[in-house]
Amino acid sequence: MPELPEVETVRRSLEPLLIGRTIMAAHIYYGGIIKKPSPEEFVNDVKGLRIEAIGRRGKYLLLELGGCRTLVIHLRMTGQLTIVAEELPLPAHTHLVFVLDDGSELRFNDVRKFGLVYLVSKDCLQEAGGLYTLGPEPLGDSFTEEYLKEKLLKKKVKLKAFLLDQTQIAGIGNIYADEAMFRAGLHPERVTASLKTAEITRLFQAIRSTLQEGVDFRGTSIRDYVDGQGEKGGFQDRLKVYGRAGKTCDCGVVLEKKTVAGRTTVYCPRCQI
DNA sequence: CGATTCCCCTGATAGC
DNA sequence: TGCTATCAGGGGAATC
Repeated sequence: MPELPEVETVRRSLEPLLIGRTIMAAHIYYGGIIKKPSPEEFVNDVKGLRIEAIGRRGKYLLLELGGCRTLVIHLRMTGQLTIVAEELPLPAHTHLVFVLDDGSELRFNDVRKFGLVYLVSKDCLQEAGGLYTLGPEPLGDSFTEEYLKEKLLKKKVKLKAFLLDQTQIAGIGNIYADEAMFRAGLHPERVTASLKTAEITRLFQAIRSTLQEGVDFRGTSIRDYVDGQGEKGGFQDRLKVYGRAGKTCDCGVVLEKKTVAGRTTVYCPRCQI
């Protein structure tokens, strides 16, 4: 479940190996993940372009190519983007391969086929799905406590739903939403407009610290997640609630599981009020 | 406006 | 042993 910390870790791990490489060819094995343009145009258009930079916005990876083109990639749940030597065999579920000019390949592997790939002009990023409507980067300067407070108070949704809404804040998914709410001591079903100033301050700090630690520990590897060089992350050992339903909280109480906003949610009924 | 459901897909797991 | 039902989950769309 690549969320902001995982996608950022992929970005950083790919960067030194990809910058300056030229895409010699692209091979599509499952066209369903290519959303724009058609598979034929995609293969034709991407050929010969140089990879100039790798950025990230929320959970989207942005490969800036020559010719003012941008390759927009979303890993969704089980997507993996890795660089390997071209002679290594293709594993199952490899849907897209970019042959590079140094004997390596950039491969997109995705068991569930939920991943998304767009090739668009640099000045037409709005053509790439939800990329255009993303809220601010939670680890960036535009995400402030004032912004968070304003958005929370004007809505009456459950806190969990708010945190998962990519148009409010970019990059938070199920893992980091649950962990941030635990750190803030807030119940996932709290109505956003009811939050007090002190609670919002705690939430703001919790969102920042949880995501920053996620990045520092190179992401959470529960099942499929690996970085661009196939390495697992380390944050899974630091999870306090996610995936721990039925186990005990540090306070001694058993952690509960409940579906909130359509997602499995784990929380401590004592620590999170 | 907000909540819920469906859908895309396949592997793991539980139940029979 | 082998089958089938269920679940997980990002996020957009449709529905209530």
